[in-house]
Amino acid sequence: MIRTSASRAGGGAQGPGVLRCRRCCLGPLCLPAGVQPAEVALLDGVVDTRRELAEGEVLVEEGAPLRALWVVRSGSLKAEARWGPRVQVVAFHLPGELAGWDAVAGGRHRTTIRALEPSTLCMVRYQRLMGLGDRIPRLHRRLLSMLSGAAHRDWVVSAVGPGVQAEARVLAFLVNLAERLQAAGLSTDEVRLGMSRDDIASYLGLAPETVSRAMVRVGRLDGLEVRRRRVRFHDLEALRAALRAAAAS
Amino acid sequence: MIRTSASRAGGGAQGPGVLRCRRCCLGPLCLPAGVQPAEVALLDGVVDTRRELAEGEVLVEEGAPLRALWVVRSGSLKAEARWGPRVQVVAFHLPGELAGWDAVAGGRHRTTIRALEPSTLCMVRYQRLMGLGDRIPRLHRRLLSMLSGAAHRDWVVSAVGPGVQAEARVLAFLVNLAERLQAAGLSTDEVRLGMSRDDIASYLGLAPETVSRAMVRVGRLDGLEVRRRRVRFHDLEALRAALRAAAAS
DNA sequence: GGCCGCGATTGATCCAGATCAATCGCGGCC
DNA sequence: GGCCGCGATTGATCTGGATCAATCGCGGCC
Repeated sequence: MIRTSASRAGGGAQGPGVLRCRRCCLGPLCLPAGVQPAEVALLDGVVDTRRELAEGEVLVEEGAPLRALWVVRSGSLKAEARWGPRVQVVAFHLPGELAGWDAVAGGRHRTTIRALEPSTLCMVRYQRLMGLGDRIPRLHRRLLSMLSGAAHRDWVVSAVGPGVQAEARVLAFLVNLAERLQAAGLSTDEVRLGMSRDDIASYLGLAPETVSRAMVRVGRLDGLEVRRRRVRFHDLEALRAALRAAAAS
Repeated sequence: MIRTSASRAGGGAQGPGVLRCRRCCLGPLCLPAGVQPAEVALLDGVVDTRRELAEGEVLVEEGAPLRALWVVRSGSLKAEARWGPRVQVVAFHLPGELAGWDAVAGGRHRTTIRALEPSTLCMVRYQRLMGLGDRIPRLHRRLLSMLSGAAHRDWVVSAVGPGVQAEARVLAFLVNLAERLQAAGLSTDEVRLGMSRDDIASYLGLAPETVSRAMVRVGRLDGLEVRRRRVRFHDLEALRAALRAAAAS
């Protein structure tokens, strides 16, 4: 994504290792939300690493034991599942979102998570988070809420089943993306997609060529411009209306 | 489903309102798992209703505020989402599974949940559960795990994207179903599907006729018999192998 | 600035699955 | 037991999107 919150989060001269949850602008979206300020300081003992990923770098491999969860601070990730030899993108993770939640039940990651572009993450040590949560129940509650939200997001568009026209699915994907970026406080005026057409195609269960054609067509809608990986959302409400209309057909 | 745990759970003369978590055979799959026996008794103050649903009865409507979560004790449910006027089945809930988790973030249910057949549920009052969880951290942990598991289950097959042959998708659905029934301690020798072909079609994003044809074809595989809503799993491992082979193509 | 390579777009053809249209047959009811 | 109705199956046709196949064009590199 072109604009990320990384620059806002750090506050100038701080190096990446120095940032504290207390000062992080993502706080209201993240674990600190609803937690007492005094307790937020304790989170820094849990969120002990600010991890940076290069484009294409793997964060965690399917099957790896659960050691941490992550929150995206800038950039974007994709989660891939293997079905025998076939690999499918099953989720994208955007700034402010929780990644790795599928390992909480079972203790093993069930997807391989990979950076789509240079990205920064907060790594939340799972055992320590649980320990702290036992002392600060609101933290457990907050994690429950984040997990529910993350799961629902990851789930909702991939479930916009087929049966719906390819064009409607691509539009749903874009609208969902814009809503999530806005939820993270990012501008949607000019978005640079971190994911390739292949990634989107895999995620939506379409051929890349079909995604490409659909992108061209939805780009002709009022309120949206698409040129390759650059997307401008001019009128999100109009797009939602177009989506409802498309779903009706 | 033909066999449910209801008969095992109650233990004879008990009426449905009398059953306690302590004696429930679903305990190891449910909230009590990992919670101290003495504390499990407290759960009875939270799980205060044993709800029965008739076939087709709505448990909760999309948009309703979060007041409770549910665990299926017998029978089965479907969760539907609306996309404009289109309604799509986005999840099935089987015995031992958590329903309603998508409301935890946001405080409103995002799907309409409906019984596929006469079903019994445990209703877990959310506020009380949170209150109890604050005192018994293991309960929060357990709920986190259940939520992660439920979300992953609900997500995983609907994400077995298209692009995969219809037959493979139907097979994936059936294998997933069998695995989930086994996880609940139920026999898969003779299963009666609670869901219609239309439900399955909606869930998988296929036409009902396509599901029907695919069912006939997968029913010819060794290790599986399908006749209308009756399914016999003779050799689940063989089916998994067939599924891997199908995914490869 | 010009060259290069990869991802995106565009075009032509083909086919899996949608759609339309009858039956079929199980389960419930009289 | 026989009748009835709905969901499942089966069949015929049609089409949206997959597939195969070139180009295009942006960004990076020399």
